[in-house]
Amino acid sequence: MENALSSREKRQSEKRAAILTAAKTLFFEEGYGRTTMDRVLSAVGGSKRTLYAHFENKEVLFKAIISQVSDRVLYALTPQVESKEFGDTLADMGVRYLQVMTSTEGIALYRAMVAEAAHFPDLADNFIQNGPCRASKHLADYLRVQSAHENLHIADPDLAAAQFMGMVRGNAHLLAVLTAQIPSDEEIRTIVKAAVDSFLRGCIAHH
Amino acid sequence: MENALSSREKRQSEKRAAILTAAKTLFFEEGYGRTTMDRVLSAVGGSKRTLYAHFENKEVLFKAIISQVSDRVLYALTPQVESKEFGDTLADMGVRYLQVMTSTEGIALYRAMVAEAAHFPDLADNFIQNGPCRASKHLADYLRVQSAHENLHIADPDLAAAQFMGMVRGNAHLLAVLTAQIPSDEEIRTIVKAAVDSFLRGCIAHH
DNA sequence: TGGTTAGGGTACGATATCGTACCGTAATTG
DNA sequence: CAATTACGGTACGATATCGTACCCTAACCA
Repeated sequence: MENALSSREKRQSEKRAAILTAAKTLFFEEGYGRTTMDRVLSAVGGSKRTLYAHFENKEVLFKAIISQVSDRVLYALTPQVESKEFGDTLADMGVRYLQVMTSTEGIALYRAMVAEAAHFPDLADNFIQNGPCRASKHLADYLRVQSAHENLHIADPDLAAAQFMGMVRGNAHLLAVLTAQIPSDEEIRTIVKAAVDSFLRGCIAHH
Repeated sequence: MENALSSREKRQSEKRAAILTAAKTLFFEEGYGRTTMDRVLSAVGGSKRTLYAHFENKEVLFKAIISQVSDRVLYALTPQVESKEFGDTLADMGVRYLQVMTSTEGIALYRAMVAEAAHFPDLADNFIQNGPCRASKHLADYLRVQSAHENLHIADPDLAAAQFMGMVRGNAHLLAVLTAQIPSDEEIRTIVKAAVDSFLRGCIAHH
């Protein structure tokens, strides 16, 4: 029963969660610099004593938010390795990837990382390692396996994976990041389908 | 002789330029929020009166810097339309594009845009329109022309252009933006060459 | 039931930053 | 040469922000 939360502990964790969600909105909408602890406070309600009891200072609060969102969002990048056809698997990975990268939280996270990478290098490293690079490596591993089984010639799986992910991002990610125009699921499927087609033609050139 | 600068005007424009270059370094290294006018001042030397005589306030100074750098950097994206072979032209455009996008100033500009897009939407619009989107459109136009002349079947030149640019950016741009690891010219050429190869195979599938 | 704990409300100190004001100097121009 | 102009130095006002301190209430636990 060690997981049973006492009433106190429950209260505490709820407060902590409330602070995190309120602060997350502010940090993502206004950025680190323009978000003030006083505004966080008025958003979540309560006293400064409580806020600083949960989070030592502004940086700690920011890091906690980024870590939380990063873990949750990047977890969604983990590909489902079902035994499908090559092209379908590619498409699934592409759709999943682009959906995450252009989701509201994905964009907010990316923006925060780009903006604050220089001042929070550990967060940026974690993001890129567990985010785009991990997805790319998963794909590369899959390509390595497939290029042994199937009649594919993929000279450099890592580079091929980066190419595919790049095609999938295309201009959609740029646009989403810079103008907040997030693509619909329809658009995502169209983009990914085209990327898969091009990729397959590029790979199976010499069968 | 209307372009002849008087001594006064020359002095003035030199001071303005000095402020811009000094402030540019700070804004790009520290970001908008963490850059203070006092630090700009101590970097460029001189008095506040002079600083504010040239730039009404911090936002105006920031916009002036971004506009200046944006114009200069994005101008380098203009493709040289020499009459080369299809693949060579693609490679030239790709190398030029990736070099600009991963140059020190290109990265700094991109970071600033992503970080401040929400608060300076006009700057972000200008950046994306005259930057990545313009390069993509140039390529699309070129593809349209070529697909009429050569034996190419490019169903959607705009999408194909976005795919090519995406492949060229690949992971290199992500890495450069998030960890300041800028690729060497060698790496750039390798990446672009691979992208061109894949692109050609993807396009000339059904000759 | 009495003690402990989480939290609320608010005032406050220290600092920092934006932008202005004031005064003096050097250079340029008519 | 006198007047205008750009500039340098610095003090200052207004505001804002981080984080702390103090006092009080309500919930919870033994």
